[in-house]
Amino acid sequence: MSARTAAPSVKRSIESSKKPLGSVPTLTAVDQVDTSFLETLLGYNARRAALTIIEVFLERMAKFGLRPVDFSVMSVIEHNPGVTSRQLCAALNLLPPNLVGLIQSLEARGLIHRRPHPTDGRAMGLHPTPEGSALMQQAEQAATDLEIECSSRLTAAQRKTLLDLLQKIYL
Amino acid sequence: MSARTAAPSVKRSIESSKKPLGSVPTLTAVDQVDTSFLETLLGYNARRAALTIIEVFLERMAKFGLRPVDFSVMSVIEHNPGVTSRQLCAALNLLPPNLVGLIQSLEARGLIHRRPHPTDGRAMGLHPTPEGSALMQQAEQAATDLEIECSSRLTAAQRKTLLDLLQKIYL
DNA sequence: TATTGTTATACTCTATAACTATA
DNA sequence: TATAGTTATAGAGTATAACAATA
Repeated sequence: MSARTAAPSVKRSIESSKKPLGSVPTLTAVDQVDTSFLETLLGYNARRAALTIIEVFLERMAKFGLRPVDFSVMSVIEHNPGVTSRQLCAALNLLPPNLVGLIQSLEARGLIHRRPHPTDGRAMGLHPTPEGSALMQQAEQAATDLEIECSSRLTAAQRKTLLDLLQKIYL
Repeated sequence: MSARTAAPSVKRSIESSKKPLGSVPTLTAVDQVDTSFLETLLGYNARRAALTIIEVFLERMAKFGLRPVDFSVMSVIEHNPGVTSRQLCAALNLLPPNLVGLIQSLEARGLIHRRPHPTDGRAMGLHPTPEGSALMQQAEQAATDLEIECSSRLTAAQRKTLLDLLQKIYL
C-alpha cells in the first residue's frame, strides 16, 4: 500500500515528502489515484460491484421492460403466487409507498393480477398472469446469463463462495 | 387458521406442467416468502449487502457529517493530495456535475481547499486542510470499526476473500 | 479539436406523514 | 389498538446537454 506519501509524477515546489504542519501548501500533481484504503471496506466494494452488475442488468433487461426492483418483485411473485405487498416489502426491504406504483404498473401491463386474500380482508394476493410467467421465464434466464458473464473472472466455486459470504452480511 | 397452504415455503420449481391453464384462479396464501432464486444472483446479493452496510454507515457517520460519497471523496483527497475533480470522477465512478456541489460543500466546511494545478491551468488540485485530515483520521477509523461489526459473522480470512472476490467483479 | 470544470435541469429512487378499511 | 394498502410529497441520488476557459 502506497497510502501515505503521495507519488507525484510532476513535482513543482516540493522539498521533502514529509509534511511539515506549518509549511506553505505544496502544489502537487497526482499521477495515479490511490484508492487502497477504500478497497479495504466491504461497503465500498459491495456497492461498486453491485453497480457494475446493475449497469449490465439495465441494458439486458431493457427489452423486458424490467428494472432491478421490477425484476425482483416479479420474481418473488412468480415463485410465491398469492404473496402480499407487505410480504414483498419485508422480503425485499422495500417501503410500502414505493411499491404501490410499481404493482399498478405491472398489473396495467398484464404481468400480474391482484385477487382477494383468502383470510385477510385487508390484503390482496399478487399472482403472475400467464404472460407474466412467460416473461419471467425469459428474464430469469437472461439474468442468470448476464451474472455469469459479469463474474467471468471467478470460478464456479468462487462465485458460490461470494454468494455465501454476501448473504452472511445481510441475511 | 384454515387456509389452504398451497405455497410451501421451501419448494421446488413446479409450476409449468402442473398448472391447468383454464382453471379458476386459486386463492392461495403464502406463509413464508421464498427468495431462493434471487439469492443465486450476485447483483441482488451485492446490492442487499451494500445497503445493509450503508445503513449502519449513515448512522455512525452522521456525527462527521459525511455521507458515503462524501466519505469516499474525502478519503481519496486525503490519500492523494492534489487530486483533480476529473481524477476523482474516474476513480469513484462519479459524474462531474454531481461532484461540483459536493466539492463546494466540503470546501465551505473547511475540510478541503482548492489550489491551482501545477501544470494544467484548467484543473484545480484538491487538498485536505488540517481540519479535514483530522476529521478523516477519525472517520476512517470509525468506518473500519463498523465494517468489522457488519462482518462479524465472517472470519478475517473470509472477509479478505470477500473483498478480493468483489474486486474481481468491478476492477 | 479535446478536455476541465461548471450550470441548469430532469429524472429516478428513496423516505416520511397521514389517511381508509379491515383485523 | 394494530396492520395492509394507499396517497401525497419531499428529499437524495443520478443523468444529459451545453457553455467558458484552457490544452
